[in-house]
Amino acid sequence: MSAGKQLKPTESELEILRVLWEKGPSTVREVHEILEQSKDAGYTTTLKLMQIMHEKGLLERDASSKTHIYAAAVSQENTQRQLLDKMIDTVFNGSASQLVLQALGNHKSSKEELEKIKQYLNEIEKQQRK
Amino acid sequence: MSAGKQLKPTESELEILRVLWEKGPSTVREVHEILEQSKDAGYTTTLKLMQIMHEKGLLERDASSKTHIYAAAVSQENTQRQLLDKMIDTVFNGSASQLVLQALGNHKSSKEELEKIKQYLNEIEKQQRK
DNA sequence: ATTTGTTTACGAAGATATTCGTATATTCAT
DNA sequence: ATGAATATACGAATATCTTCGTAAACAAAT
Repeated sequence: MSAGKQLKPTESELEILRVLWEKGPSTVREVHEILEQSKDAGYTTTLKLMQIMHEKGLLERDASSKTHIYAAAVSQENTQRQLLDKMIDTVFNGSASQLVLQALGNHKSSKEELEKIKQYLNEIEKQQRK
Repeated sequence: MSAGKQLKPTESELEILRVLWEKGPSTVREVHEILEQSKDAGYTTTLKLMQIMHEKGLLERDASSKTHIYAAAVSQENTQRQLLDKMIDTVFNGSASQLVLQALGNHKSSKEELEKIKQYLNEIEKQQRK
């Protein structure tokens, strides 16, 4: 179970991961109070989800005190890459640049962000010339 | 039902849409024979899915002859944008450029594609300067 | 006309994801 | 110690997605 590949989180699981990535290790109640702001589900629903995620290996928990502390067991970056790769594959027919054009076209990006992307492109091209 | 917003296709539905986007209007059997190559499911499974998609408004069909002809009722571009927007929102905290950097970093893109992206960036910056 | 093959229609089983009610345990204040 | 508040554990109801078995409709060939 330890070396297994990371499995794709569901929608609800992703919401919980986002809270934990942002806030760091937290109790069920803390997570639930954040989620409540944008959706309505009972406390035990959040609890159950986090228990399942723990079984799946998506979360770690410290059960030494009565109130358990949960933390993300998968990194945000890995998860982003996993989901992005899948989308490129299944939605954009494997073409990352097609996805990039769509993404840039439909969202305002700050000048700094655009500049960063351009620098990055230059680096890639420099590498390719070798 | 006609003016309703496009709803998100499921995984299986997306597979069918991809075939129809590529091949154009097709019969269930034609779609099924493509799908068979990469997954194994019975014919009636494909049929049922396409019937459901028709109910949902994802597919149109011509039932004038015995063998019905199905066609995508949603465009590839709209669907890509819809799914991409959702991913930016839920996975990349609303930052399109963060997604772009990830996408460029983990996939080989051809020189022409990279050039196209750079030109696109320049256009965006030119517009912003105004 | 009967058989054979292909199609759609329908219903329901199976799988997975989401939700919550209820029971039990623990802590803390009184 | 007792009661109130809060936690976890567990099981099950609900919803959604996927799959397929079976029946009925239709067409073509014999």
